[in-house]
Amino acid sequence: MKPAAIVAREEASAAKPAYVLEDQVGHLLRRAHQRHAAIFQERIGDAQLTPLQFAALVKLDDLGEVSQNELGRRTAMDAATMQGVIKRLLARGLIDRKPDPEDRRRVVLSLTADGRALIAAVMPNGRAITDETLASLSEVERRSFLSLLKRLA
Amino acid sequence: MKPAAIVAREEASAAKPAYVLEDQVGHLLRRAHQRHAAIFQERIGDAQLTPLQFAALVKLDDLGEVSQNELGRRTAMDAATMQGVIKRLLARGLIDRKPDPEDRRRVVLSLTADGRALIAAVMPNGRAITDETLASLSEVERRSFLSLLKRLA
DNA sequence: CCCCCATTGTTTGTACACAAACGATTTTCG
DNA sequence: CGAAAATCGTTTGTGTACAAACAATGGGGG
Repeated sequence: MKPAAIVAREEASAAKPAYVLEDQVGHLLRRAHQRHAAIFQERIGDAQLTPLQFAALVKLDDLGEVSQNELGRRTAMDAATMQGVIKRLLARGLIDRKPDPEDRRRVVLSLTADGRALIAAVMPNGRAITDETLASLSEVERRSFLSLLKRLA
Repeated sequence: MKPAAIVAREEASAAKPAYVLEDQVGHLLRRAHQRHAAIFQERIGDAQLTPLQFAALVKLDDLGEVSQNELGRRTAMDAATMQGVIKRLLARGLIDRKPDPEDRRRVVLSLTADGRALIAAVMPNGRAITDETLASLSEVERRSFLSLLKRLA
């Protein structure tokens, strides 16, 4: 005969049809994101540069000049988060800020020479980070995973 | 003839073989995680309960009694983060804390009756959140996605 | 033309996330 | 046994993340 504790546990799992934390999308997304952030920090090659700061620089490099809110939308950051990111990039002299002459609410952002140099230098590391994050998947699996992930995001 | 700005842009994209932010795993993981968090907040049914707090309660329900660090490992939170989560759950009277008689460094955590009641009440919502997060994928795609995601995390 | 409404950027407050350093224990191993 | 190493929980500091409220500006529609 089984000990009471075991019986109780089995009854419990029978009553609750098993909500296994480790199998939930949310938990897995969080852990995968954590792991990526760790790889990023280790490999980006600039100890101060965070994923969001990198994303902002990349987008700024693509777009040339944008307003702060527009850059936020393009990088999926809300206005309050953008505040902090921009403040730190300004403090490091990687971006420029000037008022928009056509809309006095707006501020126009652009890369400085330092910003352009930094983004050019670390871009290859960005690719390496993506590769290492996906290292456990085959080429076919990567494509499949990314396409599914894109549909979730 | 094309304007100089267009030519410059084309040369730029030729020189940099396209690092498209929107296609990077890190960015997609971050956005998917954001979306999940939004769905969680909207659907969990308790405005104060966060994903991490929910995870801690679920694990505590599974395990019965655990030390704080052990619970952190089981839910993928570091000790400093656990601090805050535990503090808030204690403040709401959802968990109990007592010293471990066998190891005076440790603190033993467990659910209170309120904690057990809350977790039982919101568990179905947890399932609904998982479903809604994956709503854009077919059954086969979900299984495939989760299995790949698990290998990344 | 002017009032209503939307947008832009800022601030405040709460909650993760983690590095680093800390005192108090417990374990390990020479 | 006793010193070194590991573990436990805490604190501090920096950086996302987002809600909510705000002042300033811009764009219509009546």
